[in-house]
Amino acid sequence: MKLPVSTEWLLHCAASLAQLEAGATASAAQLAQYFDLPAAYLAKQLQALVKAGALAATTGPRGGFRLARPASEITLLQIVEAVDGTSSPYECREIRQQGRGALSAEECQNPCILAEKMAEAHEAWRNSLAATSLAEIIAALPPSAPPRTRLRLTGTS
Amino acid sequence: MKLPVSTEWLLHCAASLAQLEAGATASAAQLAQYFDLPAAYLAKQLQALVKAGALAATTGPRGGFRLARPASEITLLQIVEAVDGTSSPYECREIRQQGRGALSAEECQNPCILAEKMAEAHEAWRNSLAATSLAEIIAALPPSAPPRTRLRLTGTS
DNA sequence: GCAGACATACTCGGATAGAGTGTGTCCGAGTGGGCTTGG
DNA sequence: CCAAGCCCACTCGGACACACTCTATCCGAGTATGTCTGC
Repeated sequence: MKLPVSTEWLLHCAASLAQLEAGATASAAQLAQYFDLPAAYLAKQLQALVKAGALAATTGPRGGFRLARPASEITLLQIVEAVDGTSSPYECREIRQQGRGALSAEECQNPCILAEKMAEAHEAWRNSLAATSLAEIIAALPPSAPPRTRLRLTGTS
Repeated sequence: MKLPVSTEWLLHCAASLAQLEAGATASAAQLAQYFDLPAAYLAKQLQALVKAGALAATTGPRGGFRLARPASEITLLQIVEAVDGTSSPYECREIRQQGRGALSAEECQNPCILAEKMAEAHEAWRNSLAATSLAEIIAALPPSAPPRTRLRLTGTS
């Protein structure tokens, strides 16, 4: 079970975008320079966040990415699931219905207990991530961070 | 983020072994037939559970696998981590220290908030899985299940 | 001085190659049981 | 009839190919800007 490396990239990118002034944008190239990441691949992953509705992209000069919604309404879960998908890491393939010990269809009307327990664990993980928004992440940073980020990321204080 | 397919296999195998009488064993070939799985690969994965201390293996005729400890002391977490490893799915590579926006070493003495939040979510997942033991899984099955499993798995009622 | 049209440079978006991990398979070492044989 | 020794079949354990996803890269379509020209 392993999350893509780009998960960390996008979490940090989203947190940085949340520190910009309302309406301001940062391009994929700027974000890549800010974290020393491969620009082309980062741009591809940022598209995933756009499709998920977390970011908005504008093309053309002075364009780039910005948050599509207030930072308080974007949770860590939305970002993570935009990158990695929403499917559960445990996929029940109903092996209890196969082989010599196969159970009849009647006995399988109630779902497999093991699958239920794994789903519960996944829900606990999701709830934990959904409990934190980008706004809370920003609030935990020192007050000097946002101006510094704006300066080094976009060049405008 | 995806768990190996063998995770489901080993959860069901462990649950089946827990239904055997104390001291009884089932071979990898029997378990593979019982669930219609590739025997060789299943055997390889069962070794992981032996190394993790969840199962015990005996060689030679009439040998096979059995639980290494009482079913009440084997949690789902131990099985899952034996297959997939204990490392967190989110690996913080400290990109905040790289690139144009690199923070100084002093500012990074306290760990990255994003990494902390991701670690919290992973702990929530682990706690959820650690809360359920194999004994509780067996207890949730209908009373007719254990004899049936013993019969179809090992041939002995 | 002003408005409109144009060329431009910058942006995102999708389609295309390469590496690492999980998946599947095979064969060899070790061991307990069952048979044979001798007493 | 009993016991000891031997052979064997069955078990696990580790070493070897294949496939799929993540990683990385490139080039093309589209657009807001800035400039130039004509009125």
